[in-house]
Amino acid sequence: MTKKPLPKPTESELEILQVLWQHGPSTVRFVNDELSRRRDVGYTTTLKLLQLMLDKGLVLRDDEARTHVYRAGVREEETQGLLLDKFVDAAFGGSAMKLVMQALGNRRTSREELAQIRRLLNDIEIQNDTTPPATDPAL
Amino acid sequence: MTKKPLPKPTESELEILQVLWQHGPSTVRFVNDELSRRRDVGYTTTLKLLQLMLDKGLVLRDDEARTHVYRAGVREEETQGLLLDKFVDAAFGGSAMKLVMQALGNRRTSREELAQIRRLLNDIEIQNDTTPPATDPAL
DNA sequence: TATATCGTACGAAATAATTCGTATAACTGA
DNA sequence: TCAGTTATACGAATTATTTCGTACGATATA
Repeated sequence: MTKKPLPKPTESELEILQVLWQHGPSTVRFVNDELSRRRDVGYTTTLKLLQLMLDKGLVLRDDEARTHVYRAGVREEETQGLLLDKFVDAAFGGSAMKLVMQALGNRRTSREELAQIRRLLNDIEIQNDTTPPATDPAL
Repeated sequence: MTKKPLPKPTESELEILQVLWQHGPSTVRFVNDELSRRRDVGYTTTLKLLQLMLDKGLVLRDDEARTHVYRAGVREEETQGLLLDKFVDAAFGGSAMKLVMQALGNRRTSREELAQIRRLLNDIEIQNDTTPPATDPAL
C-alpha cells in the first residue's frame, strides 16, 4: 500500500479546485463557465487541465454518463495548509507571524472578524497552558 | 515619466530576494553560497537569475568593480504584500480571514507572539472606532 | 436519417521558468 | 610571464505549465 505524496497544485489547478470546493461536483462545461467569469479560457484547455489533474489525483471523476462529472480529490483545508507552509517559507522566510501581521495590518478587518480571532487566540492560549512549552523535538 | 509595474517575482527569484533582504548587498558568489545551503544549485544558474532580475528591475547592481554587487530593487514589505494578495486570492478564494485562522490554528504560536497579535488587534480596533464602519464604497 | 451540436481524447505548439555549458576577460601568485 | 582561479556574458537545452487544434463518437432535432 503506497502512500500519496499529492503534488502541489499549480496556479491554474488551484483555480479549478476553488470551483469544485465551492460548487461541488461539476461538469467540464460548468467549471469552464466559472473560470470564464474571471478570464478568457478555452473549453478544451479546461478539459485538458482536469484530465491532467485526474492523473495526479487532484480530482476524481464519475464517467458513467457521457458527460463526465469531476469532484475535488483533495480537501480544501488540507491543501490550503500545504500551500500556506510553502508560501510562508518562500515569501516570509518561514515566519508565519510576519505573514499574519502583514495580513491583518494591511487590510480592513471587521469587528466581528477581530472578535473571531480573539476567540481563537484564547483557545490557543489555553492549549499553551495545558500543554507546556514543547519547543524541542526531544519531547 | 513612466510608472513601474514591477513583475511578481518567481519562486527562485524570491529565494534570491530573501538573501538580499536578509544580508544586504551581496556578490553572486555569496548569494549562490547561501542558496546552496538549502539546495543544489550551480553558480552560473544563480548568476543568470540575477541578470534576469536586473532586467526586470527586481535587483540593482553596482558593477564598478570586476565583481559585481547586487542589492534588492524592491522592498520587502511591499513585495510580501503584493504576493500575499495574490496568494489569498489564489489559495483562499480572497478570504484573508481564512488564511489568518489557518496560519494561527495549525502551528505552535508562542505566548509572546500571541501577545504581539493582541496588541495589533487592539490597534486595529481603535482604528475601527475612530474611523466608523466604511464597508460601502458609497461613503 | 442527415446535419448541427456537444462531449472526450490526445498530440503538440506556445510560454514560462530553470539550469547549465562554453567563451572569454581580469586577477593572483609562483 | 604563465598557469590556475574567478568573474561575467550569453546561447541554448531542459523542464514545467498552459493553451489549443483536430479527430471522432454520441446525442439532439429538423
